[in-house]
Amino acid sequence: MNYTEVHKKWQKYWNEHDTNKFDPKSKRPAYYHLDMFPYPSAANLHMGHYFHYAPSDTHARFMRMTGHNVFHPMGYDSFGLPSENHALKTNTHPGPNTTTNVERFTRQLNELGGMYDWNYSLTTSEPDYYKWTQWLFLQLHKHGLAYQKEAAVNWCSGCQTVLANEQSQDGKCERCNAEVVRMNKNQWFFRITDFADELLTDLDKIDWPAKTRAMQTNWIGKSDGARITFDGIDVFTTRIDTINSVTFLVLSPEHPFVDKLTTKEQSRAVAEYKKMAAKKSEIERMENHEKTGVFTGHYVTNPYNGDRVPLWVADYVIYGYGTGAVMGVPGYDERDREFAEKYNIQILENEFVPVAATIKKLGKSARTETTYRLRDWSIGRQRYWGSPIPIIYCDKCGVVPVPEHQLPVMLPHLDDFKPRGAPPLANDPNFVKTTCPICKIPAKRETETMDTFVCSSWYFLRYPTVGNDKIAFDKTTARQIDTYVGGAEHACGHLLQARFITKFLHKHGYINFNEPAKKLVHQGMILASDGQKMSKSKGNTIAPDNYVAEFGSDILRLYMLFGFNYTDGGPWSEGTLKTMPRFIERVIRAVEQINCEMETDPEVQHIRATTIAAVRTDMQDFSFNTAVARCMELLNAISAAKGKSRESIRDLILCLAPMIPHIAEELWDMAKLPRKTGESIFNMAFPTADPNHLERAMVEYVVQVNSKKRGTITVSKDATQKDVEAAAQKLLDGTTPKKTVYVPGRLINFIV
RNA sequence: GCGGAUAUGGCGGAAUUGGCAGACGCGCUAGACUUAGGAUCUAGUGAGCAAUCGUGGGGGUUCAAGUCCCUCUAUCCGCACCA
Repeated sequence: MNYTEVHKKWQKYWNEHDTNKFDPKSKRPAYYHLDMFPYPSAANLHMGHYFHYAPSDTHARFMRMTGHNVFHPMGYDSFGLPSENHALKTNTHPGPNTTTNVERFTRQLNELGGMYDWNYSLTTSEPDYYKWTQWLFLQLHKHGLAYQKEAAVNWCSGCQTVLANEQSQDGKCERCNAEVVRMNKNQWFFRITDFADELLTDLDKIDWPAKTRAMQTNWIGKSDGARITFDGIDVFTTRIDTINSVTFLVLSPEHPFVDKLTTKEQSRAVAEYKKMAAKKSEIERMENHEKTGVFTGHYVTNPYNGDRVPLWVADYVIYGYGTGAVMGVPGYDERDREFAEKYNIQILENEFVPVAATIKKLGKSARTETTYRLRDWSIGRQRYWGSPIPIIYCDKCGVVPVPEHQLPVMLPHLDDFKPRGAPPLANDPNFVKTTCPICKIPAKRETETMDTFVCSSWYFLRYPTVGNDKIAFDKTTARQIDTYVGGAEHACGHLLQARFITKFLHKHGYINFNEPAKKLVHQGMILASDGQKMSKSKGNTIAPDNYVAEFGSDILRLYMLFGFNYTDGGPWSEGTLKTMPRFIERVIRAVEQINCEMETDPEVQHIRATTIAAVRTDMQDFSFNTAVARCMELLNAISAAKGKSRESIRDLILCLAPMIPHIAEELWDMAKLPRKTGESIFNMAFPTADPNHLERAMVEYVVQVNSKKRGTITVSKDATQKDVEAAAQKLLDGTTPKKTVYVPGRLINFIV
């Protein structure tokens, strides 16, 4: 078989006959199968893309063949830093780059054999998409969930810009190596914390991997405890039962009370300490665990026992968590002990006090409280390549949202989009200058753009409505994703944000469901043959391109399905890959040897039935490797039998179809199986197992004596326990068993 | 430190709900066909001469444990001064 010709032929055929077209009016049960969309990079699809998309497409095709109206769209997550940085590096522009990259990706995804209806595709950097991202921002703003506040950020002193955490390493900017400092900046946030509790509790209602749910649980970080007031300073603690052993109180350097201190000498020391702490980057604080602090000169009263305890400032207390103040219990808490030892603070042996009684005794100065580790989502970026934030600043009216009918706020073409501290859009007077929508006086546009993860937080809602310029999505066609496939690295980013946006939209009646995806699957990672991660710097990458050019994509797809557990991934094996054409050739040989129509061989009938049943469940469970193995078993059974029936070959081809879509179409014709004009095997039904052949006529039982195998017996499948016992007794040398364990259809165990 | 996972032949990996461990494939061994081929076909392939022993180590429950319980070890991933 000329694989590459076969691939071209059937891609053309599917194209000509609209095989991949989605019919929204179909009567079949709808099934939304979605892959996380790629960022269209300047390079070709890599092995990770292939391992993600090819097996996932197999699942989608299988669902289609089992009677579902599968909606399996594909799009591009094209805004964001990677595109922008690549353009900066190569002295090009992200706009035209995106266009060429999208074209190339689309071509390659078609070569891969993806069953995508491109009429439903979207590209997030196109105005017809980001118009609605801006609309989403306005809805959040309308409901008070998009807001501005002063907050600490990582600021690169060299590039004069805010950095994402991953861009600052060891307190240095990854690009210019300059120092990264913490500074306060007015920033846009989405109030994801409003949904903290729902995001946590609803994890139990979705079929997502345990690992992902655990990660989100940790990320949300719910703590039940109490808020206690020490002379007006609130602390949060989960261990109110240690309150009798408090020997000091600690404020984080950013705590407002720090600025209210009046004792002259002490406040100078405190101010200096605060300055020093502020300079330290977040990363430095996390990595350098040595605790530093300064005494404020103040004492506060323990509301439980009236003790006067010293008030300290220390940077091991995080302002953003709890109240930014903690009670120091060195007799119980290791960190407090370390701090107390360093600064010679009194350490009291801890004695626990009863929780309920303590809270009651404290009265007004204490109340139970729940706090979360989750923080609001910072979405403003001082960068060019993103969706402009649809906000106007008017001297008279203040912060004014852009009216919906004025959307999109177009991202202008800038030749110079280098980040220099101020957002690049601020350099474009034509963009900045506008009029206030309310009072019509001259006003200025917001020049920050949105985090690219805002684009991806809602894109799955857009697909069914692509092309509609009147609405973002429609309550009646917006669908919850049935199965969502993508990388585990998005567990606490994209996947949490998508859940947040879904919950927000549901709460306010925009959509009818409150979770984005019923079921989530993470593909594993393909490693180099030495078990290392593939990376350009190690020079151990393997590109799909050569294999696709040599064999077409089906062979590569089949190898990916067969050679790995999909959710685990594993090391590349050239040997196993090369084996795949051999399997196909064996199928072709069987096809060529067809010599009868109906299957009469009982063994083949049995294997055929069990194969179909097993492949059905395996495909549903993403257990592709065993599904392929089952097909191999069926082929082995067919090959071993004298008669090669068209009937059995037909079922084999249909079972294989989702795994080798192009080759299967060709095999279908080779086997001279019937096809209406323009029909595809993907319009046909997946075979069903014949219930009459799921069991063999004769069943083998293992006979055990004292749980050790003594032999096997073959009896009719209808044999009763008595029959089996009678047949098995022969292996017992006449002794009478004390006890008999009988497992129908499997074994009989005599205890003597 | 906290959380999640993983550990099975020479290799990738299978084992419904506790019921013949090693499916399927690679590799390997022998043979067949071949005027040498990394092709195809047939047979074999966990270890051991055997009885037996074997799913990271050690305990336990059970007629029966890769699977359930306890415990330890190693590796991977995520979070981490979260009060």
